[in-house]
Amino acid sequence: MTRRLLVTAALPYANGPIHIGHLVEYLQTDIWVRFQKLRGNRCLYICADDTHGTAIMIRARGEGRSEIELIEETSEAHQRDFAGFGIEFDHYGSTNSEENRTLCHQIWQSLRDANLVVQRSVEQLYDPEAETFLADRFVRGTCPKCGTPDQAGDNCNCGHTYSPTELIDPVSTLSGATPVIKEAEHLFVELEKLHDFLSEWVSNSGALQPETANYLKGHFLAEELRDWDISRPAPYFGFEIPDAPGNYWYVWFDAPIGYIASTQQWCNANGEDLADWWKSDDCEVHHFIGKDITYFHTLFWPGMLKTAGFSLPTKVHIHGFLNVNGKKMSKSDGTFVKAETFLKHIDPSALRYFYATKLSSRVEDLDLGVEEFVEKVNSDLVGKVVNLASRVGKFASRTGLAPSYPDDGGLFQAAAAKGDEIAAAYEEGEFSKAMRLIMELADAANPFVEHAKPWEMNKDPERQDELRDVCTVALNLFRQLAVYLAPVLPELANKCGDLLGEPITSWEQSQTPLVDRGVNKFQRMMDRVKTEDLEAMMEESKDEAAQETDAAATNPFNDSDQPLKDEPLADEITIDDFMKVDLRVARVLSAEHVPEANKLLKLTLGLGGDETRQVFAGIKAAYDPEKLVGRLVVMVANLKPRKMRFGLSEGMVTAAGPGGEEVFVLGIDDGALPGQRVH
RNA sequence: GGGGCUGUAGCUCAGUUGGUUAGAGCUGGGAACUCAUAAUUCCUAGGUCGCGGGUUCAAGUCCUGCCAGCCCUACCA
Repeated sequence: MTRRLLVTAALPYANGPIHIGHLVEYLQTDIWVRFQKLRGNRCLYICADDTHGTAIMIRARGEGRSEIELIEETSEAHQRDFAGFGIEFDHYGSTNSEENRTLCHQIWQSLRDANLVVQRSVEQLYDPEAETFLADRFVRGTCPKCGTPDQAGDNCNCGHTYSPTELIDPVSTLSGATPVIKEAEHLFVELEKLHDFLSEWVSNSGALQPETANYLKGHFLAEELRDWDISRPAPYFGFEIPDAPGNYWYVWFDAPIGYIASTQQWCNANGEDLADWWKSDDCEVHHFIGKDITYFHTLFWPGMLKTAGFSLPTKVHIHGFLNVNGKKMSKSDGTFVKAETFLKHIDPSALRYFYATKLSSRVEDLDLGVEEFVEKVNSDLVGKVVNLASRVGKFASRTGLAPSYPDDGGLFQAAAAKGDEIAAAYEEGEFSKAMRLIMELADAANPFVEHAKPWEMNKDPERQDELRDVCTVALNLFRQLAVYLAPVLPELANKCGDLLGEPITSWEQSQTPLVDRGVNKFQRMMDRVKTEDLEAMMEESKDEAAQETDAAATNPFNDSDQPLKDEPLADEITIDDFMKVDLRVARVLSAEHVPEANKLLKLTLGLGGDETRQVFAGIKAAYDPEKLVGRLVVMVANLKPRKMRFGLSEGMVTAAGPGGEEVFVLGIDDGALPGQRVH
């Protein structure tokens, strides 16, 4: 029975080029879609550029042009890159389209009608790091009544209740940042009102991998769902909220709606009805995404769809990240490879196949080992699969295929019988299993040719019929492999079709051998991947990264806007406020690891003379304790001591950066003395 | 600290509801062949199935404890 499937891959952000990390997802999706089409299902592969948000706005301004110009250029580049890897969308749109605007309005109205939107302009603690308002339970601090530290946002063990804004020394439990009191008009979606529905959907719909369902149940659904801050004040590149002038939808509102809008555009162009794809029980909706955006696609998005009466995802396929040689992609290592750069050096089929051998239905990171890549592609594809055709190609173009399929010892039948199992593996997203099964077939096929010795037949005019039979078997076994591999290697399927004069269009072609026809002149189907090519590719990637760094260095005004975006400026203070903070130069007298803490170092800081302070600092990932000893740092010296699980912390070392390994402790120029105050 | 996943030959991985001498591919060693992109074929080497307990007639497979790695989450005053 023919199924109808609407498939999406996440919308790439229109702020940068596609790289090999992105390609995991678009290739995984492309393979799955091609498989569905090969099986005869009606399947649409929908994607679009995600074009809104502050980053696009800032970048366009920096480049002195309009956002529209920027996103159009990026869209072209993205589509060119995808096409280069054989990724075939049925439609590639943009979130900055009239169709999307209309759908946003429509879905917004549904949220309004369902009474899920609230406007708040309360004084509330706001976490500048996490960029979110903090509900009571996400703030802890010292009780204003009894002085007990580390109490909940709304009440203390002493029985006193209060508002979180009354807390002394409040801390965000989300980021650890000090919350600021902020007044703003924001619109919120009260997701909690959909809690029952979401719990039910997460647990029972079958749309999520078990590990994802568990994650959501444990982290979000176990407690009250936070309101979703869905508006951003001007200036913002996006869609203005119709009933809240001066406010724009947060990019994560209109981005997933882009899936529907892009489908709408396809429908318009093809005379189809959107409802058949997004509001029909007969149509499956499949999202492929990375693990980083799980939250948006499994809570907010189903909530929006449900409320607006669209189909819920049949399945959300979540994949992990790409590592290269066991490490995160890195610009300085040359492993941060752009799609465009890859294509200059290596056949995209190689990457398609390699990813296929690595992908499963689970949320696991996958590793591209350079050695493994070369070995696997060469030995599997060139040595086994292509070789099968190559070794009889020359003979076959002379003999053609036999009138009826000869005895092959049951090889073709056995491989045909494997079809269902291979198909099931594709269907479940277990591509690595599918590839393994297919290679088993290839391993069985080559010995047939070996033992038949067609080269001997070739020399004997009496044995030309035998030779033709061997060619018929070898080429049919090859074609069978080409059909099974067609979702992964469409180019190979095309070349096989050309060779035998019948294009590969259906999975069913793997079940019946081709006979009684000519064979075209054999043409080389795939080249071996050379380690030198990979090395050259990574060299070039390294150079590109270096050039970007140079460009940034020669242009001091080209600093990224990311840090400010991550942590917006705090509210204005007076000089008196500033003077309350006593910053002092201090020398690191000792530094040691705290065994139980993952991120903390225990420091003893000297302020001159015998004056010392013990301070815990979250810089373990970035600094070696030994190398800190003797250094001068700047500390907050009059901070109220704070009892931590590991001991008392009597101050704070100043540092910048987002955290982890990216932490940079403030130093001071030579000449400063421990104990001196920073004014 | 909490949650999850993984740990099987040098490498990448299979091992179905527990059942005879634990498998494949690649790599290594030896040989054959020459149709093929130094491809292929045959033979061969190589594993206390992370470690320790337990259940069982029988455990890589189930239970439990520990160890290691990865991911998520928290601490980062």
